[in-house]
Amino acid sequence: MRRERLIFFRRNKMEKNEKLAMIRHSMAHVMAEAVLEMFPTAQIAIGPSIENGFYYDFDLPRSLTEQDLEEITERMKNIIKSDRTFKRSVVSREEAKEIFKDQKYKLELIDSIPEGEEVSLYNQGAFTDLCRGPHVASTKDLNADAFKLLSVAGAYWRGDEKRPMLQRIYATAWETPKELRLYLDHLADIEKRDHRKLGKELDLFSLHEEAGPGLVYWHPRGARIRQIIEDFWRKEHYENGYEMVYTPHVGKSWLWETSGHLGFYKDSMYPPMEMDNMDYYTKPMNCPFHIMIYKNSKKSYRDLPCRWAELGTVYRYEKAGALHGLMRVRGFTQDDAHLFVTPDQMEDEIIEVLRFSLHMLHSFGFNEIHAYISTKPEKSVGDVEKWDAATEALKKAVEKEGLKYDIDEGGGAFYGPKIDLKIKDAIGREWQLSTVQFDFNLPERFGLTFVDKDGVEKQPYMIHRALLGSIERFFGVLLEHYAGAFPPWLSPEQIAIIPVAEVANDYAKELEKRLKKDGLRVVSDLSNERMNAKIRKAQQMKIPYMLIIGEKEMNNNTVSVRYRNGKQEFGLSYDDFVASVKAKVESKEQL
RNA sequence: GCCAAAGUAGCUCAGUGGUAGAGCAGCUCACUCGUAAUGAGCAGGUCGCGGGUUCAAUUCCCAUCUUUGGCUCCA
Repeated sequence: MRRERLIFFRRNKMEKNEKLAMIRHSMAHVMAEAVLEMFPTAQIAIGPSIENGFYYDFDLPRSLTEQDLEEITERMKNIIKSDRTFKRSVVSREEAKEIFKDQKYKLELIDSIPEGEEVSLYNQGAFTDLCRGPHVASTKDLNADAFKLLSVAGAYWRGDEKRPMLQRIYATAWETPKELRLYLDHLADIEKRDHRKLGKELDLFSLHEEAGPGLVYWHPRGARIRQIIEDFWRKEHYENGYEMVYTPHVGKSWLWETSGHLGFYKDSMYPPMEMDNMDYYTKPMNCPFHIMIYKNSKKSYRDLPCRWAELGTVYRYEKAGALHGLMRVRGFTQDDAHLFVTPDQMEDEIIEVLRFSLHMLHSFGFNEIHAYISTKPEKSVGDVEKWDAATEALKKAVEKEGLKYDIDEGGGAFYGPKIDLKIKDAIGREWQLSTVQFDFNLPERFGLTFVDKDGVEKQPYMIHRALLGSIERFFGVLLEHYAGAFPPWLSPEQIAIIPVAEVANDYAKELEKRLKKDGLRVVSDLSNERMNAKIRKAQQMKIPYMLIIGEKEMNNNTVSVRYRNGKQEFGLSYDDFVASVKAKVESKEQL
């Protein structure tokens, strides 16, 4: 019964998506018509429907402004209201070329339509577009109040940076104004959760253009959260069979020549520092360093698996336009580990890494997880058998954990297959965090070996893995996931003590001392402010517990608690309060 | 890197061809307060950096750095 309903619901959802795609694509045509009204010489490129809306690319005599978007919107509304039908017609290539003889991008598109496929046009009113369709029947199927032009952006023709830069207008479109409003609310929510904004408001971190873009400064409150994350991370790693290592931040070019990074990756590395006629590079990855440790002594099969973890800070020269808050930076700390394993151990190790990954992600409150397996690309190193065995191990592990997964055929790196895990955050956005990658390249290049039972030297499998990705990015994701209201175990300050008036200051200090001794993170606000102002401040810093204390609490030796969500409790004993906070911290639950 | 927009006090932002203004934050003083902002006063800026035009530039122009939105969605 339920199953049937589910299927029905799914079918409905699919139909809805198709309908929306039709609406959006039709809207794109309407927008193109409006733009052509304003700029008769405009060259039009393509205008597909996309997630949540549509866009259209134009080559225009001048750049668009905000005012232009308003005018285009008005013109679109008029077009929609004039009730034009979308008429489909099929023409020959020659006819199509004649119709679009002034539209160079369309001409190029016509030439790219495979032989044997028909060339169709859609026409509404004065506007005809080369288009595969489908479209709604008429503009009256579009709602003039259910779309919004969002932004203008540059976009290369066909996504190729060597081709002309076009102006792309992004828009969102829905069936009803209500759906539009919900979507706009969602966008506002995203803005409110923006980690760059929260980072400033909660005094967690900063970036300084004058000191180097894309490099992160962790403030005391942010550093505290980071330290909690790292402490937890280390403890879990020791418990799960890893050893910690530390490696240098720079290394001679020999390392990067051998690893191949200087060949493939040079543009993303910080330029070399010359010393004693030798080039040194800051590290863009930790792998070669861990390999040096491996190579330091002859390894027996008895030594494997080696599981070596490091919170390794690396530097990569990301393109200027790619930098984004904490999500894309130039210096970051990978929660890296490398596993050197025998072929026999590979499968169990992968299963274990995946299990461990999920455990870590769950601990931080991410419960919806999707796996993506990427397989062998055209160009690759390593034997086919190795690729097959490794890919099989990845699949087995994912299946064993009961994860939903997609396969990206040919999407692996040239050096090995991988699994990426993406989590869904509190408002449904996906973020890639964990990655587990085989590497058939580095063991070869560095000549890694181990002596097997039969006394023969063999090559170990090498696995790179990062569970959180980078600490910076992970922190950004966490911040947006919780909208800054961290669960007590991660809160930089768990408790704010707020005396009602100065008389309670001594009691506040005493409480602070006791709570700190009990292992909790506390601040007391002894400033000359009013109680209400102090509460407001603590509330804005999203501190989960506030202890409001005055004469009553002092005389009865109790505390009154105000929770971040506004709930209040009066006259709690100290011990009861501490026990309840500790229980929350222990369980890692949100308040 | 490319297209577009932006850069003014610690933060959020206003403003002008005649060298700047608000709110919050900060500091000082008074108030000693019971669950989201007590009041008054003070202080704070080479208007991103460099050049040009001008009697005069924060304002106009050029260059540069940085930030933001994009540059993956394929007729």
